[in-house]
Amino acid sequence: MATKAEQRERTRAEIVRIATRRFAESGYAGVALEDLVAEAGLTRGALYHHFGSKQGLFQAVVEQAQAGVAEAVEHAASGHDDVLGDFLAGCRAFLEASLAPEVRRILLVDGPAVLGWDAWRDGDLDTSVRHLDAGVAELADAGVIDGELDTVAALLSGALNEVALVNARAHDHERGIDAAVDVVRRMLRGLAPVRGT
Amino acid sequence: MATKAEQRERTRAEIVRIATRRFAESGYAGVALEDLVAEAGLTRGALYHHFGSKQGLFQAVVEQAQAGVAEAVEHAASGHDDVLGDFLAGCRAFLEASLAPEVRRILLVDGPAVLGWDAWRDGDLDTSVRHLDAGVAELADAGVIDGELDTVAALLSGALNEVALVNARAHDHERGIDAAVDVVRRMLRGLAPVRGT
DNA sequence: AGAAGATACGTACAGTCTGTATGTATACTT
DNA sequence: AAGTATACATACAGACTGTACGTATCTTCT
Repeated sequence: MATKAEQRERTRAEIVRIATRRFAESGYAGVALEDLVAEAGLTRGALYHHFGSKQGLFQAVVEQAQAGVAEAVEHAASGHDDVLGDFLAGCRAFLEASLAPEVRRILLVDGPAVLGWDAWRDGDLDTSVRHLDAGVAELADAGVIDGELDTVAALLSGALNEVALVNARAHDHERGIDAAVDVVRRMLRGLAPVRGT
Repeated sequence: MATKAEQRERTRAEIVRIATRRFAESGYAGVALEDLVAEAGLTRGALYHHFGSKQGLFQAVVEQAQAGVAEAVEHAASGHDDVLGDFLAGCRAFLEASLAPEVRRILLVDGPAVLGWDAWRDGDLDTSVRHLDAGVAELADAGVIDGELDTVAALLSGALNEVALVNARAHDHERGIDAAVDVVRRMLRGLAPVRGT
């Protein structure tokens, strides 16, 4: 048949795939594990063997979704010749990625509530924040902005998260993203160092 | 003894009071209703009579907490002679209020996850957003900012929420709030209308 | 003032769901 | 080829929400 490692990865991937959709559709609390594994032709035994708990499964789902977003953002936020261009492209990529329901529900809404906000921030779960921290630091290094960088990063992170959620309900998503990126650009202009320090 | 209406309000208030603390401490999912009502010397019968469901109780808790924050913000965001001063004072009041654990956990983390983000936004639950919308509109009317006001409001709302959560873990909360309000002020400066339109 | 109804609970029970303990078959190791 | 580890299935225990129903107290209407 198949090697054990193959089987393991196949099963894990399948469960994570189904779980991602279910969690996005019904939310963490609204998903019954029995249902979930039935769709894969398995029982809860398999799930508990691989993931240990419902939270363990959720965390695996989160990590995969985060990786997807991170990749898209990193890819977008490079190749421009200016730091600000990179940064804004990263913001745009994040907002594009957040159009997917699994990103919004799982990463933006349920994630911090299920795993706890502190764990969410401390662990490697909220990688978006890390990338944003780095981006803000680069902006500061390049002299585009100055100020309390931690605060700036937190404000921008929350701002992007919220606008991602709001924009998902808009009629024209692209227009909403354009508008958001534009407002971010203007906001950053307000953070420009005052000349003559 | 007591009139029926009095008894009703007493019981409801007591349950909501205890529930607020419990939800803030353990999160929505971590609270067992049996435990909760036992602290009030009641049984779950009383709870289901008054609130109908666990979500119903949570919603009552949310509404009371929201009312408290809204009052603080409204009170702070008035009396200044300039619109921008009002607005920033409101932001500051929101951040001060968010130092209370029940505001953070219940209103910022669990609320949208438990009641669903859409219901949260649609209903009268996220009143902070409404106040912020109004504040942004006033800023625009006064000529302090211009642009896509919905987008600006969403960005600011998320920004304040996130910074409230981050700042709660800082050593010096007041300094964190000062820094955040200052960054918001500068960001708004970036949204100032360009002269000569 | 007394009867009829509404209200504020308590009690008991059913259903659902997570988690764990254990069994079994198949792949891997030596 | 025998033993071990692994990938599951099965069965069971425990916790929790929600509901149906009973009861006592207050309210209202005549």
